[in-house]
Amino acid sequence: MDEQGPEGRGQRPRGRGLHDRVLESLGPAITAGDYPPGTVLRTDELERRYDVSRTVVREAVRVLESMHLVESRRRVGVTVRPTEEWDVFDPQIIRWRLAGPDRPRQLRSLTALRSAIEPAAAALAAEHATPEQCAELTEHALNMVATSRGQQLPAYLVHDVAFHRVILRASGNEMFARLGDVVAEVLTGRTQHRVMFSDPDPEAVTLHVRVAEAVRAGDAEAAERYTREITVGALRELDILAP
Amino acid sequence: MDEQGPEGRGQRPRGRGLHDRVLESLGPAITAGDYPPGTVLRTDELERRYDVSRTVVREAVRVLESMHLVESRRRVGVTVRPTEEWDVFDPQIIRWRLAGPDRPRQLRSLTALRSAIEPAAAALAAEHATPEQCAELTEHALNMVATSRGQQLPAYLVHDVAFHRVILRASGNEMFARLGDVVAEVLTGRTQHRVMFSDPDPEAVTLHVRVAEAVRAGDAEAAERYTREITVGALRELDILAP
DNA sequence: CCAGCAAATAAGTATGACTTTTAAGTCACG
DNA sequence: CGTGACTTAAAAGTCATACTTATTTGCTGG
Repeated sequence: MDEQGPEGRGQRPRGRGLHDRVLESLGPAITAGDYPPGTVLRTDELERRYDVSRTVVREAVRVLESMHLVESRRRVGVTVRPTEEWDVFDPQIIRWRLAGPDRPRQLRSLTALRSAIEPAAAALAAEHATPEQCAELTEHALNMVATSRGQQLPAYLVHDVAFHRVILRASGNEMFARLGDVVAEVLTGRTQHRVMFSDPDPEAVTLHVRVAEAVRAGDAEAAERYTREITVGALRELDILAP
Repeated sequence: MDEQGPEGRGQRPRGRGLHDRVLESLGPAITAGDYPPGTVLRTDELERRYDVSRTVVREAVRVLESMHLVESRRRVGVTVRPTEEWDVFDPQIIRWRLAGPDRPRQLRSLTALRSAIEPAAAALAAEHATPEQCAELTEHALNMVATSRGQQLPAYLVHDVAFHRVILRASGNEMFARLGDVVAEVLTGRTQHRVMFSDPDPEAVTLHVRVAEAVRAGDAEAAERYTREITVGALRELDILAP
């Protein structure tokens, strides 16, 4: 191909590692559907394509394989697996799909997920939240009120995200807590699609305050109910729920 | 150490690959807490421990790293990351933890998760289920009724698991659908801890029939409510919910 | 005491030789 | 023709080694 001097290989790595570079190229390509399920990739082909050694390709393939994105078989090659088998909860896959053409569909899935989880998390938070977490919660809620009017959407978003993170963390359930990033992504994504001039729904803002109060009071039932009202709004926006 | 002849390395692989063997040993060990967060593993140490080459160790480490179980840094080694950073939704990690001393805690987390998801899934299923799926649902529900008395717990479990799988799949949400394995694991785990002579709660059985009816009728509200009653029972069993 | 340089260390990468699995093709026999 | 056993070859899997690069540690001189 192209000679590039005695140094051997071209452009310097730059990233954390070569395998990451391959992964960050192959992963998005597969999840975007550039290589439909059934497509067979051969490692030596990938070596040439990315101009890296077998070592690097194999490491990337191993990771892809652990996500059930591909399957590597002898005498066959690296086969892209059917979509239904992918580890759709893998944060990396979520990230790749959010960055690709599947973004709308992914956002809908994630919204449905968060709408199911958050009310339950709020109920648990009402029973497990520490005083510090309660304080954080009310603080964020008040800040949401303060930034809810006058085109301060970016600032509002920061507190909105923080609020929901605290709820999830305070639930005491490690799996719920892990969904903080997902919720952040959904909330941010929603804001981007909204007209930047429209302020947040005042009722939604009030609901956040109510949730904070309920959690502080240890009222699980109320915390769950108010949170559900918040998430129902999110579902309606995407027509997931019948009006 | 121990000489093993001119062949070079000992016992034949047997598994799908050497890296898997390493993974299936290291993963459980880390998730079980044998190597607490902060522990540093050096690759050449692992090479010797498992009697495999650098290549194999690195591939296993890459996978562990993609799960955020460890972090590999130059001049430092492979460090076990704090528990909060683990990808607790990774099916493999879930499996490892269910097989280890963390099993009870893991089952509680998963039960809370499923209790949050399934009612929402049932509501969506009522709107999206195909006639075939409705048929499957009623069939499994009827089979549950049939096997609910007279120490037929294993048979009952099969239909119970199948029932919940159909609900999750019929929701039309790929992420919900992916939780089928988790629910299966929780249901199975619950049965194991139960006295094998006690038949399932008759009310729970009835609720499954009601859910099937509601889904068939397209009544999302009812499907959600009945499913919630089922999962609330599961929560109470583990004292996650206040009585 | 600190800046900056030097050395040591462990992971990262490349490469070539070899092994193992297995799909696919071949051939003899019914 | 079909069928089953045998052969072949293709591709991943593994290993050993040489070399590169980043980063910590610590030393050294201002």
